[in-house]
Amino acid sequence: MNSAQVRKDLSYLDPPGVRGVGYNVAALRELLRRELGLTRKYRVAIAGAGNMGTALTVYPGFVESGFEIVAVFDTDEQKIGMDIGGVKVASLDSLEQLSRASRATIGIIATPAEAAQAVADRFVAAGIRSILNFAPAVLEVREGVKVRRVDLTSELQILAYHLAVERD
Amino acid sequence: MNSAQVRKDLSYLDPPGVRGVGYNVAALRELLRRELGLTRKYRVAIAGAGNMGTALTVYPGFVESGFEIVAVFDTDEQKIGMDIGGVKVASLDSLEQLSRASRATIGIIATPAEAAQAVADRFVAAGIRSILNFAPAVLEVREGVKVRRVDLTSELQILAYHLAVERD
DNA sequence: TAGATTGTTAATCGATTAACAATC
DNA sequence: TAGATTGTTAATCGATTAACAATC
Repeated sequence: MNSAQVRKDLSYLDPPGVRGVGYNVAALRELLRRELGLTRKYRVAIAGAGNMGTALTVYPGFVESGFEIVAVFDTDEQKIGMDIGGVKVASLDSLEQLSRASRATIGIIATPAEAAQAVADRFVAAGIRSILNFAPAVLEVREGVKVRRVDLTSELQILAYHLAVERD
Repeated sequence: MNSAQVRKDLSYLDPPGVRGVGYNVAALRELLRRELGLTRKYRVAIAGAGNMGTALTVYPGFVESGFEIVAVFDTDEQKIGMDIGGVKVASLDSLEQLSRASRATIGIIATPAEAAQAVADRFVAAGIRSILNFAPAVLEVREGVKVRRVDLTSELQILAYHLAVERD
């Protein structure tokens, strides 16, 4: 990536630059944050309070970046009512109701693969249009709903590929 | 992606195709698996036995894809000796020794951000050349070492971007 | 031969980069 | 004016795709 590329990309946003002088860095930073949608707060609901769901709930990076975990769901009676990083685990039965009530706009799926599609359907029914899926499953959702999959196996396979290439 | 793209890509691998007939699917599948380095087993060491490290250790997708967790490390005396999915948690002090002894080739960092760089250095010292980093930290490693970062915050930010775009 | 499908060439498309005019 | 740096145009580069020859 060179300076021409940077200038070209920035030029689409009508950046706060002055020829011969430079960019106003603070203003540029704010422009980019605004343009990338990072100036707002987002409320996140997490399905699954296992190790992965718990790790995500207490992940410090989320809060720092304006993401607030507003609900955590699980089916395990033992876990319901437990406090995880300040959030009380709720029954999966209350997913639609509580997701709506807490005005979550992003749903995270940290359930076993078998439950992932049903949870996705319920998130969508609750009005959620952005889903982050950690379960090793490919989800079908209707148009207008955005799903991102964090595919842990693929990550390792990419590293394995590089090891294989090195060896040859 | 269209058929021309697929044929073009496959053509680099001298695929088992016959004009007018088609590809030998089983042979093609094996060619791709071999070419992608997916036919070998890989031994993986995990640093950090918190929620994330535990989730990764018991993640069913890894075993299915030929990745074997051979060591898990933590600093917490309470955790050392504990069994997680058939692996005994070892002291972080033994990282180099045990990583070598277990012939791990991939290291996963699931520690707090503060510890990540030191752990990476020690994985490299133990001969590991591929690292998957879940800590919210950018790692410096010498040439020849491959680091992939799973950036959970970025994943949410990408979803947030799409929400922002929809709204406009 | 007619129909099908791969492998490859050439055309097209889009993204990157070099160059430079427009400024301060 | 000389030096610096942005914004934009045009050239270059590389990737995708259309087209078709080579087969079975």
